[in-house]
Amino acid sequence: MPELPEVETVRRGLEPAMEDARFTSIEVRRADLRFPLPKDFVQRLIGKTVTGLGRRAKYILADLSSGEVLIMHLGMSGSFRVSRSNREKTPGEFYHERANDAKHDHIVFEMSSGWTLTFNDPRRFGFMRLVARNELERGPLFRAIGPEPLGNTFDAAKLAGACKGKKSSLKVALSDQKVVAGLGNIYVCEVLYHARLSPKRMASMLANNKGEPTETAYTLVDAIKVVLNEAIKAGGSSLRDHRQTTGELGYFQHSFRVYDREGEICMTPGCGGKIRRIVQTGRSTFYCPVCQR
DNA sequence: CCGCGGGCCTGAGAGC
DNA sequence: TGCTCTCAGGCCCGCG
Repeated sequence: MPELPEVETVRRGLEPAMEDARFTSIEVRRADLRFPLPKDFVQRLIGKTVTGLGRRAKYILADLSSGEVLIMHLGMSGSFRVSRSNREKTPGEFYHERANDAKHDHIVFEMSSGWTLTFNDPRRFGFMRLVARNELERGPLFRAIGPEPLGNTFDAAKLAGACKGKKSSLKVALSDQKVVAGLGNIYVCEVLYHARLSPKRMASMLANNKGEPTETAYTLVDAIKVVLNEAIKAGGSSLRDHRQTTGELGYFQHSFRVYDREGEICMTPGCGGKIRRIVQTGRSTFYCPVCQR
């Protein structure tokens, strides 16, 4: 599912097609995404140049020459297809594996770079929005969002500060975008496995009674950075392979160590535990009850 | 303010 | 084979 590493991979895939390019044509086939597109969506984009393509949490941000930012969110099932414009396409050309998918092509951008970007999202949990650059940070989407886990400002003290006094578990706290941005259900499980921490531990144990980070907080921050960086690295290679075959830029299946492995033997050498699935605030958690304590 | 649970949406997979 | 049911999860919102 598109969590931070997948979103970052998509951003990198879009960059050569979008950066320094103008929107030459825009087709909106469905405007009723998670949130409806603004009525003047096309008008505000057409002819504008993308001056830079960034990411914050799970949002892809295209800076525009107009001073606005195009915010793109993939939701649960969103992806982009990148293809050459000005070329006759056989209907269904890119869909040799999932013949019916064209019906979920909701937005088509043609860029002056010669690339066409097609936003596909079967479940329509994704959305796009336009916001003035200088209002982005204060806006409803980013106002309350926590630090970027791979940025310099995210460290054990930050994490401890955000978790001190929390009544929830580590699993639930790490899933909270206000605590740290970009982790979702899958990577929270993977991070806790890497840190050898039980998802049921209380988040408040990341801070001592003076609010300072505990040893566990350092371990956890390290695990977050390692797991995310590895996933992004894996995405980079998978991105190239994927582009060659279908042109589709979405999320892809990493090989996860605990996620969706209920009943399998733990991959930690010599552990021998059996991966368990529990439900925390309505979401599946996968962990090894032997080596995650 | 905080934590929790429901809802949005569709496709995949299980079970009968 | 085909129907129905459940589940998946990012994020918002309303409830207690």
